[in-house]
Amino acid sequence: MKIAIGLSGGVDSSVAAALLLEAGHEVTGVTMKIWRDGLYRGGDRDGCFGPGETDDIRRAEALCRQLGIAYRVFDCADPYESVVLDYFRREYLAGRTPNPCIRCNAFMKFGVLTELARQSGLEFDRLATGHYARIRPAADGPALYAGSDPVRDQSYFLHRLPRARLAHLLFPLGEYAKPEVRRLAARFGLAVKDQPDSQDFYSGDYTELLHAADRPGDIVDAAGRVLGRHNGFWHYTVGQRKGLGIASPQPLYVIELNSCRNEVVVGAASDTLRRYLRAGDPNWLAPLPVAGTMVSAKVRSAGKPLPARVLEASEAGFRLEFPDGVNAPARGQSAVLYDGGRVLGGGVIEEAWLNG
RNA sequence: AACCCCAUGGUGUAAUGGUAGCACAAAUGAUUUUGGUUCAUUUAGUCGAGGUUCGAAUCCUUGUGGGGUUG
Repeated sequence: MKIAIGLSGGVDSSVAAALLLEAGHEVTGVTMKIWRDGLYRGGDRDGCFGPGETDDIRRAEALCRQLGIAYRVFDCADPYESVVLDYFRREYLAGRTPNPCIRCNAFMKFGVLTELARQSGLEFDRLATGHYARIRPAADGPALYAGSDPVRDQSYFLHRLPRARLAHLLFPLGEYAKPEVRRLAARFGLAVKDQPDSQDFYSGDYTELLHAADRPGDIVDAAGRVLGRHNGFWHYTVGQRKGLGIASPQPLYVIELNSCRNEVVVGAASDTLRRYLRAGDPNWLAPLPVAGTMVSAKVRSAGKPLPARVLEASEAGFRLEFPDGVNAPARGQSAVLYDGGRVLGGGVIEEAWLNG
């Protein structure tokens, strides 16, 4: 089979490419170029969006040379600016917390990149990536499943892919655990076998991307008492503990961003607890769950899925009840629903509250 | 003006003559393909000056800075 594999220059996508080749496929490496020098400062860390991209591409190129496969780089900087960065700015400045990776996966890696590759004349039957997730057949068609290693599972980031795309994807690492992938990298003799794991969204301070002048305001408690000052609510996110600079008997957490009043509202850890949430702009990868169904839900990529009851689900959104509660769901983040290991779909959190 | 109370890391507090401890904050690291969370480590203090004592955050004198009562 002809396969295009998205390469990041990291261990995971490299091993995925080697596995596909070993399985006898005809493989071509592809990479999105999204960084533009001069427009942003970047930083020292490793990140998807940052000046380190040049090195990432060099490593991916070297990998393809070693494997003896073709390699293509596609300039996606313009669409990335409008699809990811504009969204990122808009959300933060509206007092919400965006998830750029979800957006990037849905519209860039599995959207723009695929189209540009096809337009360039590259022929392939499947697009593959090094994500820890699985595509498996279900009664209603191909379905997205969590990776078999619950620690590394990345299905949360993939829930927004168009359902029709699932049939054309491959995730070669879906059955592996990270240590196994590292061993495979060594076995394949890949130069990237000792590359560090983590890869942030942005290599610098994310607030640099917002182009927002500081706007000082109050940090208040639920009763409205002023406890401290901030330089712009977009420097914070619901559930955040560090960086408030306020000494108190108990650690304080952000419980709300009030963009209208330019206030950051803080409280005790217990004040972040919510029992209900409403999500909009859903993407469904399975038949709509029936009201009353118990599912597992994740409101952030890390952390275990929580039991949740679907109160209502439609093409417009859904509402959930968490019998055991959920800590600090943030507006703008995604709630993703699972039935066992299967991703049913997800949506963007609009609102969360404690008492029905 | 007189009298009383108080003064301990950046903040809030323990330690009634015997190793200055805790919480929060901050910094660093680990974890993590968002933001965050969590975990570990570190930084940092007895208001100044004298005195008593083997030994003072603690007792005495005084200065300084807060708070209160009286007129």
